[in-house]
Amino acid sequence: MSSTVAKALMLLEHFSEEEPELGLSEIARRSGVDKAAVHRMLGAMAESGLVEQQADSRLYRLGAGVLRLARVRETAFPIASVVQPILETLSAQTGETVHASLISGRALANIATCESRKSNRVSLVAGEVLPFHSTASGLATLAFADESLLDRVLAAPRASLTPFTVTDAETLRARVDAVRAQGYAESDQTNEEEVHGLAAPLFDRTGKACGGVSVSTPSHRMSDAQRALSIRAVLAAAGEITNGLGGRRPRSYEDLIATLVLEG
Amino acid sequence: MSSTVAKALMLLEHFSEEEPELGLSEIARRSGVDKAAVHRMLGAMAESGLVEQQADSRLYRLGAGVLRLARVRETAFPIASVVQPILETLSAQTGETVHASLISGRALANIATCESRKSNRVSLVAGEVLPFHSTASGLATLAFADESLLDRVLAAPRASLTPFTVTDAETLRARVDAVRAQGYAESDQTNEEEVHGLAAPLFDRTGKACGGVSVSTPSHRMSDAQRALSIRAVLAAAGEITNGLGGRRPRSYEDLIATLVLEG
DNA sequence: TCTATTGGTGTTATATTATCAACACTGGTG
DNA sequence: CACCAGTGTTGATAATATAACACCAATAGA
Repeated sequence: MSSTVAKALMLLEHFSEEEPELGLSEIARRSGVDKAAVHRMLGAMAESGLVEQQADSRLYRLGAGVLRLARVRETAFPIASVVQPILETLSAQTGETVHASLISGRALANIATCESRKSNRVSLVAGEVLPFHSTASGLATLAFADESLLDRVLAAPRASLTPFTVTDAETLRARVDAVRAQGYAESDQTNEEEVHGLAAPLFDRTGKACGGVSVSTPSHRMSDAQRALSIRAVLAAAGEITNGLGGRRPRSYEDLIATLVLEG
Repeated sequence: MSSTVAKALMLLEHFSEEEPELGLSEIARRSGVDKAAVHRMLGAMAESGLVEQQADSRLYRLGAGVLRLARVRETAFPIASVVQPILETLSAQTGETVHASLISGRALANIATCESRKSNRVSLVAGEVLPFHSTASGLATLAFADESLLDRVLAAPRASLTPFTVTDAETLRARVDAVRAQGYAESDQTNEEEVHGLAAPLFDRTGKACGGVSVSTPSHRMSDAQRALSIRAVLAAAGEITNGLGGRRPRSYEDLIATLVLEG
């Protein structure tokens, strides 16, 4: 919680697709950390190549070290390469923007996306950090992951991102229970206005959820037919990805969604 | 130097393509850090998803967070995607294994490779950290990067990796001077036995070197003809990559290699 | 059973870090 | 031109997180 390395790594969260370069003061302002502290932390991370500082503008950005680390991880445990083609199929089937994310510490990391080709579509920020409590992927993951994860999420503060965001612990627990009984998660405008999410969990080889795959639809376009189609497609895609990364669905989950597909 | 975040990030260096999962004691042993400290550091890094711990085996590995960070960096500053096709051409032209690397803190990070199709070839470890002083890419980078980089490298201790590795500061500085006068770097068995390296610098938009591209040939196969061919090819490839990532070669360097190509 | 690992946990002196202030520098504005 | 608001950076000190040590529980092998 109050460890310096955790605080330092928090700073990395502020770099995004839209703002890949940030100044020292800017980072300090957003993170609420003292300028001097930020300066030293960034300096330390620069030593390892995790960030790098532009020589002229003095702006900081993510460094070449993160590419190296990603290569090590990806060659040892290929997932992005496995997930991408499946997402493309899912996007084609549903006609909407889809993405896959994995548990990454106290949040979900968006690791692969495929955007809809429609002009009116949900656009995702690549490499975004997604909260568990406000996203369909997050609920799907929480419902089937190790129970300690839910406890940790409920213990931490939860931001209210839209008027529909559920932040109350008890309500959230009930929603997670519902997802667990249902086999998939549905959330409307809880993370972003006008965005509807439909997600299924991904399982690791121990049979615990390690992430989720999700279909993001503009809320106004969501219909019963689209819902039925998307649920079926996202469950199938999640199954393929689970297999592709060497995981396995627990028997109970297989049974749950089998009845669900028959009913649907 | 003695900051805790730097120490924590050092731990990440021990994960490699061959050993993607490591135990707590193992990491402590290799890094020379106390077990308790390693435990705390890994815990802190796990909060951000930089590493993750297998629930059953308790082994640690690089987490999904590094994939997310790499995506942010790569969508903002695409390099891997730019570099890869050029490397494939270079590998086809030279018939050997090639790779590109960027400055990453106090070392060079291998960010893209293309292996030769010959049965007898140099095989590179994906995402390896390459020392500046013992690799052709390192010398090429040092020769044309900001001078402060060379000073930092000379100030730090340098490992002797083969009987041919140059570790002495004065000799190394002379070698870097030679590379600067020559326009490219050549090194035989200084980083690994029986491996010959030939590298050209990559430049950022300020005209300083930010990395290198290199051809790795089995030493016994190296000939004058192969050398001439590889030098021409690697210089051309480095130029393409430099342009591709928005950099520019200084005028002086353009002139230098122009005469070189004419002579060759 | 006995031994040698493993991962993980306390506790306290110590060393690092947080905080605040001031610094030099830049670019824009009156 | 002086001014101002902004930047990145560097010291000083007080506060505190850390390092180091021994220790524990659990596992695996002989």
